[in-house]
Amino acid sequence: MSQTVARALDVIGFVSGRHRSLGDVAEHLGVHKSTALRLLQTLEDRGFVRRVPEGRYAMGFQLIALGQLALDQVEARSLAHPVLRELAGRHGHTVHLGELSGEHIVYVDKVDGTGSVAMGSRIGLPAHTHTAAVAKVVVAHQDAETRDRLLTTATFHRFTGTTITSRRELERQLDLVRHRGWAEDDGEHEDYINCVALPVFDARGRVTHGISVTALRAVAPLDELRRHLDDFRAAAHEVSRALGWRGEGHGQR
Amino acid sequence: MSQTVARALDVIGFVSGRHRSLGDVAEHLGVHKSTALRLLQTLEDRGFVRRVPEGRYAMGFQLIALGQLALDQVEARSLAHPVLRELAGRHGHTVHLGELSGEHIVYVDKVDGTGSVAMGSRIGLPAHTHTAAVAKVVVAHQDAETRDRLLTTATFHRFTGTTITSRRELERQLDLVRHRGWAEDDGEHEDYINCVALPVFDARGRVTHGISVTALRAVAPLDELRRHLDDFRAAAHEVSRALGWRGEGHGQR
DNA sequence: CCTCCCGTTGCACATATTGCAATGACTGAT
DNA sequence: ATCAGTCATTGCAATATGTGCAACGGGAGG
Repeated sequence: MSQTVARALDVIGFVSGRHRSLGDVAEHLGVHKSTALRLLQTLEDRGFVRRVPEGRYAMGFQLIALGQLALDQVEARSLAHPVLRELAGRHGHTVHLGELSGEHIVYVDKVDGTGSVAMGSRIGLPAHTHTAAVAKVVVAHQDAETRDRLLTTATFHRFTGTTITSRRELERQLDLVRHRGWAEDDGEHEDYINCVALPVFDARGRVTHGISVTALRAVAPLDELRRHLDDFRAAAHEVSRALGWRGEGHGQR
Repeated sequence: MSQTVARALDVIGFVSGRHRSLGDVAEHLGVHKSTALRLLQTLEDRGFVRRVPEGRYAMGFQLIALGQLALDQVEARSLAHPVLRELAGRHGHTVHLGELSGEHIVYVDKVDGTGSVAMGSRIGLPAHTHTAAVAKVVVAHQDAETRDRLLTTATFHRFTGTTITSRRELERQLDLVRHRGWAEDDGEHEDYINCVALPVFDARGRVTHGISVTALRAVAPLDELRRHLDDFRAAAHEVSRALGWRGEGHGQR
């Protein structure tokens, strides 16, 4: 691991909050101002930070360009997007695509619903392993070793009265998800939002992605979402086929 | 400048092309594989690169999240966006917002036209100083020192028969732009695309942004775009007012 | 089964990073 | 207009970190 590189990347994150002075950055990193300045000079030279007129540091435009290239590199996203758009259009709810990467399930696509309230989830960020339906459906369909690794990132932080706060309970839930074939978020992160998620299979029958349908409880409570599970599952299968899946019974555990 | 940080950032750019092996990265950087591995480990740890199943390295999801935060930090973009959307809707053409940053004018917003052909410009990337109308309009409205600095990044690469390929000619064009108040791209980058751009003023009457309207020549030749200059100028003034401009005659050169 | 290549790690050493002192510029107060 | 304080910046010596090398394990292909 490279300490100097880690510091520089830390700076990028630090200026993402709001514009920062050289002194702010030095203080944040715990280094001398001359050290912080050299890191900033390199980041600025490569476009990862920029200087705004009053001299403080902001996020650089190269991040915008790289962010879009990173999105383009997510193959599943472009294959799935038409299906997500259609599903969101048909039901009026927000639809997400999550992808298993490392120890997290990351939102890689999101199509907003037709309502005026936008969901707070962000593409590029990981979903909460213990609350997000899209994360639970992917974790539930992993082998024991992978499931174990993914659960180590779960914080079990309580957000609402229905948040799962123990590993034992989460594992019981995951077994249930595995058997019935879909996951739910019953107001576990925000108590006015619920959600169902379906697994997406790849060419080898593995689950590396999930699709979720999210709605305000006031607009569509969980029972209402459950009523459309067949349609959601069909959409998830359509995405699965786009990823090379050949249907149930082929190489599926 | 930090050599180690520069290398790490170089790696990010390198994997943005396509997925790369450890050996590829080491060769690209000209370092030992163990050195490349440590850089990659740090980048992976912070989410700037990720490992795909066959072991190669791809862009990390953190770049997606940071790219969106970087967009959010561009204040002018959110202020201007409604005006750009309306202008694109009214005319059916692609509209860009460019911002002066360092030695470049960078695309910070883009609203696609109604046609089925999408323009290749990318948010976060700099516009070509010698061909892009949005760049020329901003450069034309700078003081001599700033203009000189901006022109040092011009490559004068010939793209088409109408590309400006000398600094002397570009400066003549910029003087013309300064006097008549708008810039044009007469098929200078792609011979089937043309474009006009108007200056956007800030609270002190300076031009740090530009708005451009771009169309396929077959759909709307330059004469057609010129016919709507009053409307385009009104939109640019609307964005200017959103940025604090108080109209002609106030602190304007 | 063997060979080759890839990814990885521990360690000694070379070098790049670091902090310090000094400097210049800018801002605010008098 | 001047002075004091703060911020950003640079040159340089010291040192902490990054680097390459050797060795190793695993996997793939012949």
